[in-house]
Parts: sequence; structure tokens; C-alpha cells
Amino acid sequence: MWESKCWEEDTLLAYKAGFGMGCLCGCFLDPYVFTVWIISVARKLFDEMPFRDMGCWNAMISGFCQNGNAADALDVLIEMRSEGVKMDPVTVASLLTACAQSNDNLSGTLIHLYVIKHGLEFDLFVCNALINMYAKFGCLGHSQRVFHEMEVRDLVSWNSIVAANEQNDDPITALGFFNRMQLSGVKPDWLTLVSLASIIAQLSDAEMSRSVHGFILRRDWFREDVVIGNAVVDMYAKLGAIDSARTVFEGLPVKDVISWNTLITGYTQNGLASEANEVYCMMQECKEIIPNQGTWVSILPAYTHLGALQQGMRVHGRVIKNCLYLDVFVGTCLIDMYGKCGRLDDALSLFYQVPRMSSVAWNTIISCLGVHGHGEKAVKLFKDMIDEGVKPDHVTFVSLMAACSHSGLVNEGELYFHLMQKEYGIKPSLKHYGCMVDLLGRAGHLNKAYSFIKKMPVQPDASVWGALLGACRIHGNAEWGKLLQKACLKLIQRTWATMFCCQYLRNNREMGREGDHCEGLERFHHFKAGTCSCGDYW
DNA sequence: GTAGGGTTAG
Repeated sequence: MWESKCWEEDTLLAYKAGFGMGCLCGCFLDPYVFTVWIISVARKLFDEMPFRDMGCWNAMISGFCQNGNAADALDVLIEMRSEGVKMDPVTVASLLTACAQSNDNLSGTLIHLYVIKHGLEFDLFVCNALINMYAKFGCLGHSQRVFHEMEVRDLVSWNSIVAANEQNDDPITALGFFNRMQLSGVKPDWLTLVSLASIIAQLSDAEMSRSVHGFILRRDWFREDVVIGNAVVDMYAKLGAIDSARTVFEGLPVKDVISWNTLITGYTQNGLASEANEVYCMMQECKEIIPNQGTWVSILPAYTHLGALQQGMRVHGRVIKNCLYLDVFVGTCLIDMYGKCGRLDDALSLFYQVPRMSSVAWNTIISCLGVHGHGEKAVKLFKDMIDEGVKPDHVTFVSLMAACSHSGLVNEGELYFHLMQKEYGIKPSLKHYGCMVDLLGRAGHLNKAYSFIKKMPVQPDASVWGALLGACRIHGNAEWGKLLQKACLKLIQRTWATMFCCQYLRNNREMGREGDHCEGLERFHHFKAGTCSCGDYW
């Protein structure tokens, strides 16, 4: 009796609150509005219940948790505890998931203590939720400990521990767990394959990628969920097999916005910015696909590479319309786009608007200042970064040393190379060594640069030799250049192709020829195909 | 009434 009364009252309440019949129909079209409304109805029903059993409390708590509303779930929990009702495994499993989603490490740990105190640590659902929660917090050791102490494990336990390792950048251990899972007789499902696709991409194992693809095709799992299709598109894109990624994408029975974003990102990250733009244009023709934050973050770097300022600005307009201009990911892409296209004032103004607690926005603006020869300003921003308590990372030093190099700040560059190791404990990568060679070579210290390469504790790659070759070119030292060319022709050709392409794009940008990159790309393909040598451009 | 999933910035 009271149930039907509540339904009628709430429908009326919603109507009075502005949901006329038209709006109410709108609720059913907009899942978010509908969810908010239906949860408020559930809460009202719950409040008016004369008696609540464990099922009712859990239904209310899990309802809030599943909709990402951890604060309201916590309110219900406090009410439940105040009535002397204890949490059972169902309550705990729901709350742990909410802690993971809201990155609430403290509450999650407190609930884990409750689990141990009340002997719930042998419950399968609780353990699986714990594995996943600790993985989301980045505490892989805790996830593994929970997994090892489990007496009974099911498919979800195995999938959780495989995904935990995969998502924390340990593909080898993840693969080890996958093999153990098979040995223990547990059959993988499509969610196992989602993790496996990502593991293979991280391991760059092209041969295994084909096996995984075939395994999924034989079971017709692309029809299970769009997620598995997106994972395979991403796997091929990350392996550089962008054509395979495109074929899988085109064959997907259902495509969502993430499918499109994945393909756009794939093209951008494989250096095919024009193709990324083509896919973005195709996406806009699909009326059922609404671009989101991921879309802007996928397409903006493509416009940066093309120097296509006008197109980038158009995206900026859409970002503002969607209230995403303060999003740290989108904001960083916009800073980079304006900065690399020569609009440093706009880049700086955006930089001071976006949240900058992490190093990424700082690295971007330091890099932008550096490529335009404002080394001293870049150094000043690095000092500001330290003053604001932001910890620099390996990318900060690449940007900073490159900035020093382009402005002839040799002493400063050397100083930061040492500071990075001594003060911040960052081991130099090939990129840092390349920066040092560029710094010394560009300043004319060719001998010093060569001795530096010889003393490197790791094998120099094309970028390191390329930096020295570039210096030979700048200082007109053809003799050294020819020697280097003979010594490592293959490496140099690749480096030259990249260098030429970058230089060409930069020139276009400076001349205001946005997006006119065809000639650069054509020459790049000649290099790749071996139909011309770097000597042709010497 | 409970647990597992895909893309993204420098």
C-alpha cells in the first residue's frame, strides 16, 4: 500500500520540481538525469520503510556505490551503524568498490581492518573487491597478498589479479598469473582477453597479438561487448599495426565514442596526424556519437603535429562549450597546441588557468618556451615549479635541457643534467643523453659531444648520433658528417627523416602555412622507402 | 542486496 503511494508522490514531486510530462520523457532519454531521479525515489522509499532488513540497507548502499555516489553511501552506512546494524560481506564488497572509484585510500584501509576484525577475509566477494581496490590505489603488493591468502578463487579473482598487474605496468607478472590461471583449469572469459590484449601491447609481442585476435574471433566475442573490440583496436595501434587496428575497428558490430577515440589516438601516436583528422571528421558525421574529453585529448595533439592552429582553435571553442577548458588533460593539450604553434602568450595564459599540481602542465610550457628559443624563461619556470612544490620528473629535464640547448645555455644544461641525478635520483635515459649531445654539439663543442657519447653507459641510438650529426650540419663540418653517415647509415637515415620532417613542419608554422605538411611527409616516406639518402639533403 | 572491463595530455 505505502509503496504505490510513494511512487505516486515522487512522480508528482519530480513533476513539480520541473519535470513536466515532456521533461519526464526526457528523463528516459538522458540516462544521467534518469538515474539521479530514480535514486532519489529509492531513497525516499527507503526512508519511509517501517522496517529495514540487511537486504534493504545493502540495496541502498550498493545503489549509491554503483552510481559513483560514495558520500551518500557513507551517509546510509552511518545511519545503519547508528541503529546497531553491522556490515556484512555484501555491504563491505559494495563499499570497497566505491572506495576504489573515489580513490579513498583511508576508508578502504579502515574497511579492510574491519574485514579482518570481523573474520570476513575468507569471503570470495570481499577478497575480489580488495584485490581490485588495492590495484586501483597502485598497491600491487597488497593485491597480491590478498590473492595469495585466498582459500577459494574464482574466475573474477584470477581476472582481477591479472588486471591488477597489467594496470600497474607489470605485464610479465600479469602474464605469469594468466598462465597459472590456465594451469589451474580456470577458463578465460572475454574480460580476461581484454587484459591480455593490453599485456601484449605492453610487451610489444606482435605474434601473440594475432593469436589473441584469432582466439576472440573463434568465440565471436566481439559481439559480447564493445569493450573487447576497443581493447583489440588499441592493442594493434600500440603495436604500430595501425592498418590492422583500422580493419578491426571497421568490423566492430557496435562502436562507441571510445572506439573512435582509440583509433584517433592510434593514428596520432603512429605519426599519422592527417589520418587522425580524417577519422575525427568521419566521427562527427555519426550523429549518435557525442565527442567527449577523450576525443579532444586524442585530436588536439594531431593538430599540434600538423601546426593546424585554426582547427585546434575550433576544438578549443567546443571545449569551452562543453566546460572542459579547466580539465587538466584537455588544458595540457591546448597549452601544447598554442605553444608549439607559436602562440606563446595564449599558452602561458592557459597555463596559469589550469590546475598545475602535477608536472605535466609545467613540462609542456617549459618545452614550448624551449622550442621557441626562450631558454631563460624556461629556466625561470622550472624554478617557479620547484617553489610551488611540484616535483620534476624525467620529462621535465628533457624539456629543460632541450630549452637550454636551443638558447645556448651550455653551463645551465650541464648543471641540470647533474642535478637530475643527484638531487632527484633520476637515471638518465637515451633522451637525456641525446639532449646533452645536442647541447654540446649545437654550441660547437663537437669533440666534447663525441667524447660524451663514447663515455655513455648505454648503447647510443639513432637520436643520440642524430644530435651529433645535426651539430655537424649546423657548424658545417661535412667531414665528420660523412664519417658518421658511413658509420651508422641506417640509424642516421631514420633520424634524418624525422629531423627533416620536424624542421619542415616548424618552417611551415613559422611561415603561417598551417597544415601544409604534404611535402615534408613525402620526403619522409622517401627516406623510409630508401629511395633517397641523407646525402641528398646534405 | 555483493566482486572483474576499453581510449586520453608533456
